[in-house]
Amino acid sequence: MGRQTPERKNTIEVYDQPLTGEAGIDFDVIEGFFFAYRDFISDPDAILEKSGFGRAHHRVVHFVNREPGMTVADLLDTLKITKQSLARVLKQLVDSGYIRQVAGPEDRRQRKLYPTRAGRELALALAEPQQQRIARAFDGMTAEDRKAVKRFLIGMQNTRDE
Amino acid sequence: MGRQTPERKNTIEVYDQPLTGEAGIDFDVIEGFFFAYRDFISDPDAILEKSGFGRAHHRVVHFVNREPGMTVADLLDTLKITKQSLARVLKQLVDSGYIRQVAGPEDRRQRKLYPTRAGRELALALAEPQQQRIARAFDGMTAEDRKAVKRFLIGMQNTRDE
DNA sequence: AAAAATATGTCAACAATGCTGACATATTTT
DNA sequence: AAAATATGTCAGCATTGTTGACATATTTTT
Repeated sequence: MGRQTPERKNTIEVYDQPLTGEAGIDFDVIEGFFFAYRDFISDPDAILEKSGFGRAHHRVVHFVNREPGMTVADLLDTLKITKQSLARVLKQLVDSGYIRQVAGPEDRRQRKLYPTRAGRELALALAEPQQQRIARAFDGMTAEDRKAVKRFLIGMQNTRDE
Repeated sequence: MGRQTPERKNTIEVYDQPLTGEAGIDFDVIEGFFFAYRDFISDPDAILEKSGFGRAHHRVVHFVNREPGMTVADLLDTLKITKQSLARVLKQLVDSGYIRQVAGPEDRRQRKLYPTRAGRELALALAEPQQQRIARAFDGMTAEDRKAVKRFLIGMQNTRDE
């Protein structure tokens, strides 16, 4: 590994050598993940702006479409945010007619969440440019490679329970 | 593709069928990316909390370590944020002794950025748990697979220039 | 039936990190 | 000398996260 001796610039020691992968760190993955994710969410961001919504709304619309009938508690557990934080965006989505809340048939304290037609269309519209991006990234990759990518994404996540 | 007929719940039509990959969308990648990224940044978040810093500080410390001597303009271009937004976190990092600013030797209007010893150590400490996570995700993967992941991360990014 | 627990909602305040607009200073280029 | 550039700073605002406290409806437990 490199020496990386600190240099003195104006009487204070600083490092003028780049921090590289020599330290055993996959900086290309760390940075690739940052840039990729940033660009990945910029697509739906542009669409959401027109409706006056943000990323938080996107997540709610997405998961409610993925699992219609999920409860508020389910959603909080998925998003890992507080109910007060969710309440703001959820209220706006309900008021705007993208999501409906229905009292649970067994437990009537629950509020089961469903997308309206507009809600489903919004979810699809938001997913579309993201899918385009994924398709482009997958272009020219073997089925094996794509599997590796999906395995990677799962492997990067926290293990359930704990 | 599925019928996905809207149901009526309390006189308003809603969808009670999950939105699945039938629509030609890789939801496993979309969601995998979301969960993976969230968990990925939670590791350094925990470390930063002790110093009273946030994610924005992390990014600055990271890139200044990766490219010591970069100017403020370089950093703004990399992060794609406004100078006012950068100013807040950069000032705190300079005041706390993690980063030093040196007037450019050719163009003295520039402020070249360098990490101090503490700044380099912080960058390494923040990268460490992320590297652990990457290593775990890569565990059991072939060199071919890992290459695919890196290609994917690049493919997901916006093309330069434009 | 009464008490406790649960699911959800709401009010209020605050923090981090983006943004825009305006203006100041030092330095370099024209 | 004037214009352009690199940076800094002040002020205000938006989004989205947080805590804490308390209210309501409903279900479960005692």
